[in-house]
Amino acid sequence: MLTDRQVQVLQVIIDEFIQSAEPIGSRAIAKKEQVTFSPATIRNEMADLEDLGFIEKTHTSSGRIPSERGYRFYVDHLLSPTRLSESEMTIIRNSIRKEMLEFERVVQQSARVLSDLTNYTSMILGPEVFETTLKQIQIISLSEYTAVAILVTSTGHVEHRYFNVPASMKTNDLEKLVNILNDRLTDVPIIQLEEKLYGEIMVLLREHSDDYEMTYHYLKEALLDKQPVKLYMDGKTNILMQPEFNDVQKIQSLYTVMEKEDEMAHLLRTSEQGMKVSIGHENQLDEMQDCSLITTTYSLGEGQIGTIALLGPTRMEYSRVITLLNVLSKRLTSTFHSWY
Amino acid sequence: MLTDRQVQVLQVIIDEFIQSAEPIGSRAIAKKEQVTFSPATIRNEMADLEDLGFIEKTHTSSGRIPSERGYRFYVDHLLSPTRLSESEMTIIRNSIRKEMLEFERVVQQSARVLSDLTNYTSMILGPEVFETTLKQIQIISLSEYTAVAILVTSTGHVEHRYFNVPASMKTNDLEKLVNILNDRLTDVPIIQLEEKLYGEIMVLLREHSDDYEMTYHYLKEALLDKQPVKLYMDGKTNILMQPEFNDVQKIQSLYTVMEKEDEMAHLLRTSEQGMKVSIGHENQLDEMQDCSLITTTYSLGEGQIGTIALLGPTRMEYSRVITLLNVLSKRLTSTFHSWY
DNA sequence: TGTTAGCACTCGTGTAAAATGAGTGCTAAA
DNA sequence: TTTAGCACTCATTTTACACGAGTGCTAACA
Repeated sequence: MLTDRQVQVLQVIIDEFIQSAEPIGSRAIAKKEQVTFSPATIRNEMADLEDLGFIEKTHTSSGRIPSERGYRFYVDHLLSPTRLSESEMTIIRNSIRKEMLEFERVVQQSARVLSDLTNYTSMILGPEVFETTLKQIQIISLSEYTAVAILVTSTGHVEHRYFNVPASMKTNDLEKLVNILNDRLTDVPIIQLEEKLYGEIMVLLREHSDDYEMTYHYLKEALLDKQPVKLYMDGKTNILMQPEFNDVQKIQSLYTVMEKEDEMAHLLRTSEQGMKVSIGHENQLDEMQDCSLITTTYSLGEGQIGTIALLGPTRMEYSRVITLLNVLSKRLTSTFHSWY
Repeated sequence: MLTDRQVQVLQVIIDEFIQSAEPIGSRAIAKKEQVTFSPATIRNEMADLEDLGFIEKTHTSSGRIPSERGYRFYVDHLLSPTRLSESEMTIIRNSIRKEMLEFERVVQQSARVLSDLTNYTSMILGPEVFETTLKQIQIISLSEYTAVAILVTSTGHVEHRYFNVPASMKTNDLEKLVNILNDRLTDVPIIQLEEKLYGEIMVLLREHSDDYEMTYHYLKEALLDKQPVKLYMDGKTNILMQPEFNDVQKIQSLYTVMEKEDEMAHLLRTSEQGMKVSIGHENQLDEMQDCSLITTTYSLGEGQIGTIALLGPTRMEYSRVITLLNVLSKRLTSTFHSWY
């Protein structure tokens, strides 16, 4: 277990390093007013902290920097609850307003605010469709062979998919089809669509359509082709301002993995609610081992949850970032809940 | 005017430099088999070419690199029409297939192919809505106070906008409204929507709705709020592989401007059809003065044109890139035309 | 008169040695 | 237990020097 003094030294080292990105020496620590003992004493404590794995040296005679274990301890035990400044709160209030009606815009704004206020890269993941039900289907024929199906869910989410129409199908048939679909599929949970489609619709189709096999085939493609959940990112360039990324190699490998939207989305997707901090090598992706990823969830009601996240160097302003994410998560949740 | 020999030397210098990114010396040029004269002669020619501003030195005793003027001459006069290799054509054919029905997917694939085949950054701009007409409007009420309007254009493009519904408006009224709108607005060019809305609809609204002022207001917002044209980019990290971008400063300034989607879109937006090459300082944006931007247009029929572009270092494989863009432009155009 | 060989000169690059200084670990005294 | 003192380490910066690719110029050559 760490002594109080060790904790104090560790705290100063991490706080300073987060601020300066440079190794901290014993003299610098001794200068801090909260610290009452001499550099020599501090050196002894630092040697112990290093043995315990909380800090490390960059070379034999350098000052110390926090190790990942040090950050972990810091995040777990040393974070004092921070409050956002009034001006920050104002920025948040002004940019995410309840009057906004579009999910997309709210989320984009939030990502913008997050990255602007932190100078890290922000990511927001939309919800996985769990219990949303289908509210309405429209099919609009575009040409003789193509049509577009428009789906509206109970949460107001709109999607459209293009599909081929069997040659045998007339406008008339299409209308019938839409009626059948709306009749049978309204208020059906999205997840059960396939089942319903196969069970009930198939039977009805057989009665009404000349070419039910093809119709079913195309319809299935249109309705069930799950599009990947969209990931909103902002402030991708912020990470370039961090001194730890003055190496083109690093930038390249990190950016390459960040461009893979599905991989990122998968990283953020979580079933558990609440905040999660991944420091350095705790991250699954090799390319992120110099980074920390902090995620938390927001709720859209009806059991749908999404994720907001910030990606920065391991030397992150954990305290501020965590409160900021908490505030934003609450705000998003309350905005979305007010919609339904 | 340049002598044949000067042109030949210039051509070798640019070809070699595009390939190696290193200054070319007189000896290296003399080694090329097409070149029959000695290094000393070449040095004389190079001195002249430098006086004329086509090439420059990086320092007093270095080999020569092309100047922007040199590239300009190269692009204007020295490009020999290239053919794509069979494997490249196969890749293009396989990734952009006529059976694809979604604009978005076709365009995304094209951007991917472009950046993959060139190792530069590709951008594709969707069409500005010119003569598209409205095909159908649907309004679906989401809650007591909100609804979503879904617009389908003659080209099959689907858009949806959320809007507030006046408290006085009942579901019944909403249906009437949709009928009126469909009746009056179908086949109306998007551009004339506002006019029509103000002229005819307003009058009808007054008869049918208790709260026509509010309805008109909200409706206008929903229908006329033009969303910016989407810009599809791919291969943003490719530029990091170019040796001219081994400087974090440069990367940062370029990436920062690339993140501004509207600025990029504005840069690509053009009224003229055909290919355009902007070399270095010919670019409007300061951040792009080490880059070349090559754009060309594609057509969607009905007077709509979009833009495809490639962004790379000034030391670009102009010849290959230009043929590639031409091929892709044709393919996109023919794909889209086959839809209508 | 155009072309080429020869040569002195320039300047970026790479390497090695020396100087600097921030910071440490250890010892011994307080 | 704490601290002052000191030798030691090592990244960084500076300086010097050698190397070599490439040039410009001059003079000789075809």
